[in-house]
Amino acid sequence: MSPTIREVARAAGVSVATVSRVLNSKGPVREITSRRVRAAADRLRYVPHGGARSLITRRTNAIGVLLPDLFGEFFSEAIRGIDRAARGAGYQLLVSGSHGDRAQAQTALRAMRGRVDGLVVMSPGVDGPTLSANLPEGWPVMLLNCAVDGAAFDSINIDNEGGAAAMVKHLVALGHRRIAHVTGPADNWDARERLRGYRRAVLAGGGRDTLALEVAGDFTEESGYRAAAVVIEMRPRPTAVFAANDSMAIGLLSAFQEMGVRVPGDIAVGGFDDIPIARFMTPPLSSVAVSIADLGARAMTRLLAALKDGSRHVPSHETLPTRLIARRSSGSRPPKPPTSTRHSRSRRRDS
Amino acid sequence: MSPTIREVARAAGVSVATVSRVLNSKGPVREITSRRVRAAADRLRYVPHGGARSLITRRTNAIGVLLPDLFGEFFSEAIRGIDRAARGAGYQLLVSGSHGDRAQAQTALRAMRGRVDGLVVMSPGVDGPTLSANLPEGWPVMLLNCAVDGAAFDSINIDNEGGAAAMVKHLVALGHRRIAHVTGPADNWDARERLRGYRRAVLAGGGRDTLALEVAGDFTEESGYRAAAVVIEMRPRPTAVFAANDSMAIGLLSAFQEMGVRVPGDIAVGGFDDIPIARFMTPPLSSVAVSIADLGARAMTRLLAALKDGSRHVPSHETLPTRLIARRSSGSRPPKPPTSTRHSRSRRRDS
DNA sequence: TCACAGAATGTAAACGTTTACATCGGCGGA
DNA sequence: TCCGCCGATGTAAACGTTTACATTCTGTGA
Repeated sequence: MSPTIREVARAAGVSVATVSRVLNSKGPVREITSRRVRAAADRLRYVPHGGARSLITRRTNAIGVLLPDLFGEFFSEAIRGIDRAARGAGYQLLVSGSHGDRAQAQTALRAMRGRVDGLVVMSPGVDGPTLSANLPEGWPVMLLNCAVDGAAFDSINIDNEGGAAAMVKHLVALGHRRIAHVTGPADNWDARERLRGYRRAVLAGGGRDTLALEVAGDFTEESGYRAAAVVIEMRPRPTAVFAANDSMAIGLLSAFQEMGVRVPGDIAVGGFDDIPIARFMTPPLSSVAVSIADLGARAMTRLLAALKDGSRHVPSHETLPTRLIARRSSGSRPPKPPTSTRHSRSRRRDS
Repeated sequence: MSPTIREVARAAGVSVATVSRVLNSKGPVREITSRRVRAAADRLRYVPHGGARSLITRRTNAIGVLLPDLFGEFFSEAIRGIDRAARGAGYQLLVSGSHGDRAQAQTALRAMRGRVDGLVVMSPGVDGPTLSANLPEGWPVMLLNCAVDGAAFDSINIDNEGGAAAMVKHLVALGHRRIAHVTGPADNWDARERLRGYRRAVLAGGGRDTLALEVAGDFTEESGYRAAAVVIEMRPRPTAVFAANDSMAIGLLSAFQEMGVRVPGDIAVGGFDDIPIARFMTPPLSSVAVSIADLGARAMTRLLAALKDGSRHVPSHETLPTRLIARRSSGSRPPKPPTSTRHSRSRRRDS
């Protein structure tokens, strides 16, 4: 067993209180005593017991992170950002991933009590009621890219709608008038927001019947591949397609290539997410970039601030801007450095 | 504040011991009492305090994970694998990333005491002595892809040498005799192992002067790009290049394309890691695949086993096999499904 | 020399659990 | 009726810290 503070005290010939004082540099203690204690602690390789300490101090210096079972990039980038901010403030991360159903999320949630000071939740499956039912009340929580259903919790979201609108506007600016859209799953919040952005921008650009130009997809490469056949049969044929994510855009690209349809010559293509592969496609894929790491870092920063405020904290909602990355697939010839439009940060008002 | 077990006891009109017994289904308790207690706990939304509990049970049901500051894929895949295995056994993960120097790793290490039952360490910067100096002795630790310097700790590594050798053999089998190598950083363990594999396989394939065919790189795309110029000037000119990782191989590809050197027509190219982008390159890049997620899962599984064995556990070392993924860049026309060679699992004997 | 202030240190309670042990009550067998 | 057993429950100690409070020093000014 590892040595306890008591053994250090005995070895140094002082009381446990003094050892505690020395190790936390709190309260007055003579230089000579301090040295004796430190020496003893080093000799015994003493390391304080975090659990015991947090039991009485009521602080754990840890933040719980609830994540869905996501694919590569998103998952890792989010954690990286969160970790960066947490580490800077001396906090550790208790991570819990892959929550398929509500029950799993619930047990994970409960296991966090007494181990963390706050929570970052990024689980589309978890709704407000579930959350507040399983959370010790008054816990600081930051919702990440979830469909929030009220003002009860702090939240931070990606500006999906604005990003989608920006991509459509970009296509309109290049002269496109008939712009098709491959949607994401209907029950996915991001997908719905992107659809809204698409519709808004198309209508603003002079379009009328967006419905006839929408093809249902499900965020997979295959669904993008299949959507290509539908799009190409539309009459009059669209001159551009905006896919709700890059995977589907990649599916489009390979389908078009097989069909002998040239991109962007015959039809322009745009995606969303700017996954790393995007710039390596042929032609390089235009997309909308989201800095997931920044999203995570920002969430953690705000959570830590909320932690400081304590009970006087009032929850707020924030949306993170996106960047339009114009590459060859949309038909523009990007100057170097690549065109990048920055949207102004905006606050969301409703749900 | 959240309710404690004491308040539940009072609400149910029983003692704390009984509440504990009910909630842990331990010891005899009457059905009627049990129901009363459960009702009270639900009503008060009682959630046990993990820290307090682990203080006395001496189990935290959490595993600490020490990671270096790695790029996307590796980081996330490793965590995903680790998390998968941990979750299955009901364990949580205390993650701590980005440890540049030894001091950072040390503080992270110390903060884990009393919070975790074991450790998975994947920090090339952390060596054996540092580790054992900061670890409560007798702690279960699993070293992941580190240069282990003894038999003191459990470890699990990627078969870098075997994978590199397999790639070279593959090129030899395609008829190549002059195979150049772009190395990784000299102080990187993976890079050194891959170099060893390259040398061994080249010599085994009838080659003699490997030294003249080695170009120094540093795992970055740029260094691969620069290496292309060196390789192309070698006389007689190599017919194949094996880069120690995919990033450098991608650098090679773009340089060759700019030079008008055809791949694989004029020169074959192979990489290592099989990053997701590899199959999207033109031509698709042949590589050596490592299942990082499996690496992580395997590590966690073994750690949990070690945890069970307790003091009667004897550390062992293991290397994880790699898979050769032959794509067009090496000149083979992969049949479908793509050629994949599985190496037999081997145990390492030394260091 | 003495009182006293203030610095240095010690004592013990508290944090929220689990669990060994003590207690209590009811029941069956003698 | 009494004894002993066993199931159900309560009591209190323990886990390893921090910290309010009590106590003991040390030095200073009168």
